[in-house]
Amino acid sequence: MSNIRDVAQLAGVSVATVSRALQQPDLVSLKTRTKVLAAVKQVGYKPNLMAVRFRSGKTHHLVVLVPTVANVFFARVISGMQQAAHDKGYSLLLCNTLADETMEQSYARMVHTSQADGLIQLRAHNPFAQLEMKTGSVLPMVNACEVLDRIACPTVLLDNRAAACAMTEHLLELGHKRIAMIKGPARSPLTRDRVAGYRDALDAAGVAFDESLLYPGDFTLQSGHQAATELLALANPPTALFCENDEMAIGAIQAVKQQGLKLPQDISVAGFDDISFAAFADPPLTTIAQPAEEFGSTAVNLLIDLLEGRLTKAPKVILPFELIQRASTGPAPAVSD
Amino acid sequence: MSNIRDVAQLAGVSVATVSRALQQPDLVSLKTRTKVLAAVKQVGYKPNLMAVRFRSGKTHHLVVLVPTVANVFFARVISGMQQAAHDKGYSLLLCNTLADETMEQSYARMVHTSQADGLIQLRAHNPFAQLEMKTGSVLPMVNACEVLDRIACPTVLLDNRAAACAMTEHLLELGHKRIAMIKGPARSPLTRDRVAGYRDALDAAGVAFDESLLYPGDFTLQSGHQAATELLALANPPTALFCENDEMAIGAIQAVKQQGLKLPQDISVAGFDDISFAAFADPPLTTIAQPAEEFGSTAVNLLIDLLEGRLTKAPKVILPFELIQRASTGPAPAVSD
DNA sequence: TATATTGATGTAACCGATATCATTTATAAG
DNA sequence: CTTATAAATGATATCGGTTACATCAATATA
Repeated sequence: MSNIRDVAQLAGVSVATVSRALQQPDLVSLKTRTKVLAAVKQVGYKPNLMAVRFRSGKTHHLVVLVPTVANVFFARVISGMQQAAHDKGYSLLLCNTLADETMEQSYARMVHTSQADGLIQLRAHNPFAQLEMKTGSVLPMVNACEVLDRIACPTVLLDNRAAACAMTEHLLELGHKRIAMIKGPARSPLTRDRVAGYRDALDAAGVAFDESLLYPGDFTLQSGHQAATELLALANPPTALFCENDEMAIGAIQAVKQQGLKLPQDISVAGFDDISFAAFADPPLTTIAQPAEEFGSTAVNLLIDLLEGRLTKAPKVILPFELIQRASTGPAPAVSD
Repeated sequence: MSNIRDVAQLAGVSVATVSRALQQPDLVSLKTRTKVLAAVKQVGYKPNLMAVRFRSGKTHHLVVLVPTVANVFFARVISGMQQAAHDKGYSLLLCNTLADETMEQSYARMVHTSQADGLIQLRAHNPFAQLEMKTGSVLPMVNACEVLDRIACPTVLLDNRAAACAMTEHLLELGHKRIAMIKGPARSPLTRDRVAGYRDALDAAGVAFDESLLYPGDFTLQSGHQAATELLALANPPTALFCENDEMAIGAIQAVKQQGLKLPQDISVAGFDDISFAAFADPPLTTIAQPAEEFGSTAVNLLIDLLEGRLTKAPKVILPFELIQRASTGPAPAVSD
């Protein structure tokens, strides 16, 4: 590879002049600038970004911690991140944490070893409090999709409480009284918020909250299937299943059908996220649409703003949701008992 | 951040000794080594990898060009890549090309500007022949999932022809004679191979090939839906739809149902990839299972072998497939005409 | 004891760009 | 025609490690 010295030699100028000709053309006379550019072209010079970044101390890399890229919603978020990062000259270092804390810590350390400038995490159970204290330095971090309570950190999120409330209201309006919620892992703030929204709606409608209708899943198709199977086996089964993501809803739909029930006549199922498969489920899934790509781009832009010193406070950006009504939800069946 | 000089000063040795104590401990006396390690610990020294990599000229970054991360199969492949890369101390720079050639070129250039050591591409329509010639240097590249005919390049792939043949045979054995294929974009080698396998099976069974039963899609749910709708509108419609991926198959299933047809009694639908949603389709989808994660890990390992000079020839690794028979395929309906 | 050999450590060049400071050249003012 | 000022360019330190080479001490051999 040709370097700046080759160009300087060919153009008959110093390396400083070459650098200036490329970085601050105004400081260089037209004549030399032309010479330099010609030389650059002739030797096919491309600045060694490794060197540039080493010198500047900025890697222009962003670590992205994602629990699992296999999740369709996350895939969309990542897609949005990618686009935004590329537009601003940054690259993404993708890290599939598999929800493993050791792995998360290991990846977060990339920021401290100058492999990346900052970090974005999706669905964080574990804020990097420990890590920060240990090193003493603050980790430039942005949180997406899930709030971190304990740490003031720029965040982009949905009003999960309001969204869950809206969906629950939708089901209540259809006459459902026994609405089960297939939620996420117990400790997740995201799940906590959605459960809160669910309860808000129940309370407002004067429907009693039943702990046994709350079933923890893990956002996979299988877990939705299992949850639905167990909920339907209850002595007094629910007439509606509100799932915290579409994968679980699609899994639940299969379980419901296997029990010989018809959707939405016998039971309603609702999801969350509006992944592409939602519209192709049978019946098509009623769900909450989230602007997934926008989550990604916003998170990236927030992080870049943070890194480049344009952020004074830690903003919380709230993106809008939309309830998409499809055929998987319908009027509650007539009471039989 | 503390640097190697801080450590040297504290330990009362030269920077060279510190470096050696950490890199080649054998060259340093036990006494100094202990002193150095203590100093390292005390100041919390972490080598600046930016500097190390700049000096060595190796970034330990791998560019991954993926047409779209939103594709579930690719997401699994990426997951496998990630794991393998992490295990070997490499990181992935993820690039969502959206099948845009300019974008691909732009990302590929990252290798030439010392941002990455090598590149992996999935489903390449466009080998980087032009780019390579222009720069004169060879781009360390590995191809996954799709063969590149024109360039000798390490590749990990499926025997797509054999797999498509196997699935077609499966449908023929069920008595289907009019088997449509919802394929990928016309110019893709992957599609070409699968179509070849499809024809192999037809020829072997003495079933005439009908050009009108070949319908190009783009691997999305929507395109599967559209393809199926149009194929069913034919004067002499197919009794089986073999789709080149599961997304299109799931889209096709919906279209089929919308026509009032029953699966698999009236028509069979088969997919390719065995994504997680396949088993949760209604009816569950007969498909070809591919070891997606293994594709990813193999690709990464091939690239690292290439980069580290352990590869003399460009190997083609062929991974096994498995036909997963589920309920979406069944005996052909009795001939009515 | 003198010399060869091995082991441990230090000095400094180096990777490729950027940026400070010094220096030269061109222009403006007196 | 000087001198002051601005513009253009060059020489070089710097980022933080690694490594070739030099140096010096300790041990082995003659």
